[in-house]
Amino acid sequence: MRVLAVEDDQRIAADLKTALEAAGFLVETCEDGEDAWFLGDTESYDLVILDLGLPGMDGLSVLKKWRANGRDMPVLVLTARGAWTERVEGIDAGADDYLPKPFRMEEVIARARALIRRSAGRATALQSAGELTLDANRMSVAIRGVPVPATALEYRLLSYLMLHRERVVPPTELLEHLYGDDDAREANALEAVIARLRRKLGPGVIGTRRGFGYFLEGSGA
Amino acid sequence: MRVLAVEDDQRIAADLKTALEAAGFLVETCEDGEDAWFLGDTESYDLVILDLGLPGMDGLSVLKKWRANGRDMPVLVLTARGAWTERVEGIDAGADDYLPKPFRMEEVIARARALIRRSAGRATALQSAGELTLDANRMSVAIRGVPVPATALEYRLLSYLMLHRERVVPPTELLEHLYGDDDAREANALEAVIARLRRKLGPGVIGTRRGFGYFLEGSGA
DNA sequence: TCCGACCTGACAGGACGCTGACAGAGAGCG
DNA sequence: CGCTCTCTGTCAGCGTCCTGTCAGGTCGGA
Repeated sequence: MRVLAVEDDQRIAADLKTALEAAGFLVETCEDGEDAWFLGDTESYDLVILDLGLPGMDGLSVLKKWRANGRDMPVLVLTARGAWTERVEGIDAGADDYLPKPFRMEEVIARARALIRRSAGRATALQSAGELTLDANRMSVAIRGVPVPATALEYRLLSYLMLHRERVVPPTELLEHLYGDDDAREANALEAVIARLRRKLGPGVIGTRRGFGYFLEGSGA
Repeated sequence: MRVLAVEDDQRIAADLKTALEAAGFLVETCEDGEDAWFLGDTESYDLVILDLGLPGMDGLSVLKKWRANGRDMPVLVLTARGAWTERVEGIDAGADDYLPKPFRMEEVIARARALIRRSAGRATALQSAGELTLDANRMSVAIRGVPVPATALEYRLLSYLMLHRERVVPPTELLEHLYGDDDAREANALEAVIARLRRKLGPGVIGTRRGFGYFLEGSGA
């Protein structure tokens, strides 16, 4: 899961990054409204966390421009305490949720997870496809109920496939969401991760559609 | 849009009903946990607004039981001020959003709209012509509902014919679309692909109009 | 009947994806 | 600070499946 955190206070930004990464997200940060707009418009994120008070371009304007361009990733807005009119404005501008400052990191994590789940139309933290089950709270993986140790990278991969379980996910898209654009890896890195996961999970969990990409077996068709 | 508001404080419940109805929703209210569980489990709502402090059955338990039964309508949870652990619990139990009391009615409306907007969508990318069905999500092909293994190239060919099912597609156009201009193949390459496909799909799926091109049978052409 | 358009089976080269080995980076720890 | 252990990207090699080509065969129209 790839997250963009837009926050000009460097201390808060660093805390966000740490907490989100500990929760298994791939985090990119950005401190400026113009940069944020550009990144959100050109890159593909599963979630954006957006501070409203920004240098460069105001957060609300950034959000409105994204929505006007048809970008529909979930956006979690950070507002100053008590500025509830700002919150309503934010939601009307297309935000999916807001959080008043100061906030607990636990809350950010919980809301981030909820937003990502909801953007896929699912409700609970426990998700399964076939014999595979992911627990977003514990970042744990189980096959037929038996826990399987998985590294952070492996979990990210599985959780992205789970989020898009109804379709075949192209390797380029997986690479982008696992690593981000800045440090691209060779396609083979992905194959290596898949191979290691398959060894752990056994056959019949991760499927390949040659020429198209990967998918979770037993999830619909 | 049909909304269930679960709230034991009658004054708040009335305010909610008024505000939501003014915003164009069809609102039903309920003051008791047991009733709420029954209604949410048997009726179909576009949104549920759920107070956590309830007589009868606790709001969190109601929510969990709904989710356990596979009910996945969006749920907006109302929590006491400052009880952020409760909020995190609520979200983990499957809530899609929460709102701390006291709240402004404008906020409820805005969030209700956002939640319903989010939960919409989700289209299946199925296309069919005659007895042939293509699933753009799974990149899969089925004939009379029976899945047929198809390679990437074969799928691309079928999907192009499907896109232009109302007309006969000339071989030159198919070649161009399948391979691009740069590396052209002999016309026979296309014929080979068609032949392999016909063997898999059986007769009466891909038609030939001698001297003009190919088309999908049973699709008006 | 003749010709060109199209079909088909066989085949080989190659693209694609999988795997095991290896090493560098980083975290944890004494 | 140095050691160890885990994680993970890279590389090389391998097997499998795909697919273009070729050499015929078949069909349809004039």
